[in-house]
Amino acid sequence: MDTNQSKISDAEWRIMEEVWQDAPLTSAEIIDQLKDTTEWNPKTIHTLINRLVSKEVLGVKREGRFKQFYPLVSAEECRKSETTSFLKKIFAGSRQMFILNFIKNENLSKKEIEELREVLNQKQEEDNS
Amino acid sequence: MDTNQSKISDAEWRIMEEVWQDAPLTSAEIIDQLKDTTEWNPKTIHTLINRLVSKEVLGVKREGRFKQFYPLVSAEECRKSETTSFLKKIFAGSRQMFILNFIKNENLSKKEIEELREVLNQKQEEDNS
DNA sequence: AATATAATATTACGATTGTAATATGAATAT
DNA sequence: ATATTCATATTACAATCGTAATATTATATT
Repeated sequence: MDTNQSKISDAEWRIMEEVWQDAPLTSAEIIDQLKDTTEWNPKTIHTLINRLVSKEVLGVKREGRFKQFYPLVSAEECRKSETTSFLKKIFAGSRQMFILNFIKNENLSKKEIEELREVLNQKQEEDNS
Repeated sequence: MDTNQSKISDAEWRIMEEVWQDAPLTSAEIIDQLKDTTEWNPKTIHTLINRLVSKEVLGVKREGRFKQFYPLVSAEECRKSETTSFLKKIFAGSRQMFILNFIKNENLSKKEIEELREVLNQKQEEDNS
C-alpha cells in the first residue's frame, strides 16, 4: 500500500483550492482567481498547473481552443492524507496526543469550545444508536 | 515578523524526536537510537544532524573527544509552528474548520471522545473562572 | 495574408531534501 | 610507531519546489 503518493506542494495546494472550489477552470481563470490572493507571475501558475497534471491530481479536457482543468482527487481525500502525514510526523501518528495538545495550546474561544462540544455530543449519540 | 523560519524536514524531525526525548546525545547515540526504527545509514544521520546544526535547531557542545547535541528549540514550539503551517495550508488557517473535520472524519473511538469531552469541560471551567 | 496577441510547451536555475560516499584527523590496538 | 578504527568534515547527486523566462503554436486583427 502506497501511503504517500505524489504529494501536493504548498504552492500547488493554492491552485487546487481554486479548482476544487469551482471546476472546471481554464488556466486564465485560475490565474485570474489568484490575482487577488497571491503575487504569482502567470508563468509560475502555469508551471504549477502543469506539475499538478503530471502528478495526476489535475485532469485536463480540451474545450475548443482552451484547456480546462478539473480535480482528479477530492479535497476531502487530500486533506485526510495530509492530516495523516502531519500527525505521523509531528505527533507520532497519535490523534489523541495531537488533539489534546491542540485543545490545550491553541486557546480556543468560548464559542469554538461550545461548538466542539456540540459536535462531540452528536458524535456520541450516533455511536450509541 | 518571520513566521516561517527554517523548517525541520520530515527526516530531520526524526532526529529531533530523539534529542528532545533525551538530550544531550552524541551522534553515536542518536545513530544507535535510530537503528531500531529506521533503515538509515549512519552517514545519512550525520548529514541530518549537521543540517539541524546549520539551521540552529540543534546546539553542539564538545565533551572531550565527542560532540554532544541538544535542542535549541523546544518540541512544543516546533509542534506549534508546524501545526500553524499545516492549518494554514490545508484548512485555510481555520482551526475550527479543521477540528470539526477531524472529529467528523477520523472516527474517534468512544474512549477518545470521552477524553475529549473531559478536556473540553475542564477548559470551559477554566474560562469561566 | 501578415502581424500581433494569446495559449501552451519547453527549458532554467538555485534551494531544500533524501540519501549517502569520500576524505581527513584523532585515538586505540598491536 | 604504525596500522586500524572511529569521529568529524566535505562533497555528491538526483528529485522536488519556488519562481519564472523563452519558444512555439494557434487565433484574432488589420
